[in-house]
This record gives sequence, C-alpha cells and structure tokens, in this order.
Amino acid sequence: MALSDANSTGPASKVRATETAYRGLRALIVNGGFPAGAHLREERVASRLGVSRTPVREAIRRLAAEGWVRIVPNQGAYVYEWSKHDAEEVFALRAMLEGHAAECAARDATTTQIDELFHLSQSASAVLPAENVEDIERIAEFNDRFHKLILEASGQRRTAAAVFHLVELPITLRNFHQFTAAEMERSISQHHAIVDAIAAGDAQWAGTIMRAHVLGGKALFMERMETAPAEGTPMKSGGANVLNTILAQSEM
Amino acid sequence: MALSDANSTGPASKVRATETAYRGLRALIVNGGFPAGAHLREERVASRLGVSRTPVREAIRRLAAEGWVRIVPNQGAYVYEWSKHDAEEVFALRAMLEGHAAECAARDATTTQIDELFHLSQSASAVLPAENVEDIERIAEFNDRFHKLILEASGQRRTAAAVFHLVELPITLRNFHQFTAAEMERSISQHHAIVDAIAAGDAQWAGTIMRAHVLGGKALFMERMETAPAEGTPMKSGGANVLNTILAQSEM
DNA sequence: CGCCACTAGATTGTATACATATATTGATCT
DNA sequence: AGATCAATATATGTATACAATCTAGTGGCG
Repeated sequence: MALSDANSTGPASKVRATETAYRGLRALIVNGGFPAGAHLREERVASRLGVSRTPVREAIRRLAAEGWVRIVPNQGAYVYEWSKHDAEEVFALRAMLEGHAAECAARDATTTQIDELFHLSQSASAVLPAENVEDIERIAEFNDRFHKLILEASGQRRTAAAVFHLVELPITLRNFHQFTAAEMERSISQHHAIVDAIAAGDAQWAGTIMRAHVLGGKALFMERMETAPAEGTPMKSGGANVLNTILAQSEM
Repeated sequence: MALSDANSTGPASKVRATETAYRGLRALIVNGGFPAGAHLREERVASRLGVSRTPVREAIRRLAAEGWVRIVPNQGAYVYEWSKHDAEEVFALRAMLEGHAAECAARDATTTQIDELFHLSQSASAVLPAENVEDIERIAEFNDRFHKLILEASGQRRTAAAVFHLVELPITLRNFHQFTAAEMERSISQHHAIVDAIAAGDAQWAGTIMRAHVLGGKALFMERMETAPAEGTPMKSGGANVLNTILAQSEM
C-alpha cells in the first residue's frame, strides 16, 4: 500500500497535476535544473511545469518530507544540499531498516513471495553477463523489485515507508549503472543468498546478509562519489551537490 | 532543524492556519473525534476547525506521511486503524533508530549536549517521587527533551526525522502517565546510564542500553494495551482503535 | 428477477484571487 | 559615510470558485 504509490507510472487515465508537479520538480532537482540551495519560487516552478501553484505546493511538501527540499516557514523552499555525511547516513539507515525487514521476511514471507523472490534473482542472473545498457536496465529493474518485495514481505509498513522516504531507492538503483561486471555478479549472488536465508526461515542469516549487501553497495557508492567530476553546478557552496549530480545521469 | 518544527508551540505571532489544521485534526483523530476508519471529508474538517480547505489538505497530506491517515486518490483520506501489530512495529523501529542515534551521540555529542543530558536526567530525578499529575507532567517533559536531545546530538538528521514521523513520540510519552512509581524510577535510572555511556564515548554501551530502554517501555505499553477498556468508539471495526483511545487521555 | 446503463449528488482535484508576511531598496538622519 | 527606518515589491499563506471524478440511487432492459 505504501509500496504502491512509489512506482505507479502506468495506466493513469488523466495524469494528476500533483503527480506531474511531484515527478517534474524532483526530476528538475535531481538533474540540476534547480541547483542545490536554490530557492524554489512556487510560481516559477508552476509555470515551468505547466500547472498551477496548488499542486506545486503539495509536491514541495512531499519532497520536504522525503528530504529533497528544506522549507522555511514564511519564506519558501530550498533545494537541500547533500553531503558525504548525508550519503553515509542514508546507507546506514538502509542497512538497519532493510536488514530488519529481511529478518521479518524470513519469519513472515508467504511461499508465493519466496517463489517470486527466487524468480527475480534467477531472472537477474539469466541476464548476465550484462553487455549493454538495456541489460543493465533490466537488472536494475529486477534489483528494484527484489528489494521492494522483501520490504513488502516483511509486513512492516512503516519500515517500508521509511526506506522509500529515504530517497526512494534511486541512489542505490542508479548506483547500479556504474557497477563493473564483477560487482554486479557479486550483488546478484548475494540476492540468491538472501532468498536462501528467507526460504530457510533463518532471520538472523537473512538480516545479516542483507546488511552486508547494502553496506557493500555503500562502499561502491562512496568510492564513486570520491572520484565524481562534480559537473553541473560546481560553483555553488563548495561542491556540496555531488550526490545530486551523480544521480543526474538517469531519472526515476 | 528537523527537530524544531515538532515542538514549536510558543511564540508564533499569528498562528498559521496550516498549523491549526494540523494540530487540530491530529487532536481530533487522537481523541476519537474522528474514529478509526472514518472518512475525512475536507470541507467538514475545515468548517469544524474554522479554516478553509487548503490548509486542511496540507494537514492531511502531512498526517498521511506520518502514518495517521491513509489517502485514496480521488476518494479522500481515512483515519488509519491501529493494531497491536502496528504498535509492535513502531517500538521495534524506535528501538533500532534511537539505539543507532545513541551510538552516534556517544561518538559525536558535544560537551554542552552531554551536560544538558546530564542536567535533564538529574532534573527528572529531582522530581521523584512523583506525587501528582503535575509532577508526572514535568517528568514527561524532561523525558521528551531527553530523547529529542539525543536524536539531535547524534547528528543524524534523517534518523531523527524518521523517529518523529513514527508517531512523533506521543505514544511513549503519554505511556508515561500510566507508569507506576517503580517503573518511572527505573526509566529515569536508565536515562542516567545512557548519559554515562554517552559521556564515556562508549557507542556500543549507549546503543544497547537505549534499545533496552525503549523495549522496556514497549513491554509496559503492550501490557496496558491488553487490558485497555476499549472505550470511545467501541463498535467500529472490531476494536482496532485501542491505540488511539489509549492516547486519548492526554493531548500533545 | 437480476443486471447494466445512466443520471444526480457529493467530494476531491485544480486554478485563481486576495491577505499577510518577508526582503529589498532608497531616502533621511545622526 | 554609515546606519536606521520606512515604503514598496515580491513571495508565501489562505480562501474561494470551478472542473473532473467518484458514489449512489433509479429506471430500463434482457
């Protein structure tokens, strides 16, 4: 339920303006259309996205709750400036929360869910070796569904919601694009182990390996971050926007 | 910063309608003015709180992000129905997140913050034995500030924000009102231990004792919940609203 | 008799107009 | 010249009007 609103891209008949505003504004922030620290003038954003101020306001509130922007009461919203410390916090939290979810999933997952987890990790393996961007895209998709499904199988609504709010996974998902073949293989092999642990009902094992999995991703991410070219908007406040610009390469 | 908006009750010159709507609606939900599962009609809520629909909409979105209501897209918002499972999830999360925060605080707290933590726990002790409601109220206040200060001292913005969103502490705070003298004393003595651990810079110790502290509160809470009289709105959907009604005794 | 289409009412979603608060600029005074 | 204060402009906060959508009730048709 909390899971559904994150990925419902598809069949909407008339596209809500609020959704347009939310996705559009987030894209603008991620891609650098609004640099870190920028003042988000509601009317400006509204006209740029072709909607009125009302849905823009809702989108801004939502993005604030998710940590993308910072609201100052009678003054407006500003694009949040990410730092290395932020990235570390996010990964630490994800390790905790997703580890916890994996433990719960090991206890409570249905056989149907376990089957699907198995299927997803197998499907990802089947794509290997990933030879082009499409392959990577497909693996990223499997990766996404895998992590979401575990959150769902945990039965922990709030834990799941918290993880989504925590930058809604794009960081690690897109991180995927920069994996080497060996790194990707290792990641998928860890997925297999996670499935085994959950299928075995071994909560401790599932939780531990999930934490290791996330922290492994963190290490790779931080490594990439160090060597990031800091393109986009380099002048603003001493290169605090590295994380945003890393994300810029791909969108939702 | 994420900490500030949760408790800014005071000096606001003209009270913003959004804040009125948010606090008022949450109070109505908590007190049973809108029973669990109730459909929150925007106009109805607006007139009841003396504001227009616009701030009510914002308040509803915010409460949805915090888990108090559930939004169905072209249909409206419904008061979320709490269950025992929800309560368990919330405490489990709090144990994890606040435990983590305590670890970070043990590493990163400033001497000023440590002093204040010490001061707060001492002040709480000074009130003992709590003999009337006012005493309990003051201890609850110290308890509140103690937990918030540790979250702040951890330097983990998102962790702190997540804990606030997680029902914004009222559950455990109000839980306090039903503590026996012995239970209260134990709780405060644990606070002292937490301060010692943080002052010693021992992250593992601080985290462990914080987790124990939270889980101890959970046990007492669940115990109270079992024996709750289920007053208020007993007919609606098989007594799922126990948690809300427990909260009803006191407000923010 | 049951099912489906259709209409009427109500409710959410969106746009716009108005009120209020903050930031800025320029003039005046010390 | 620098600082303070006032007036103005801009942006946010709030209310209201309008449009799109959903729910429910009714009547016709198979």
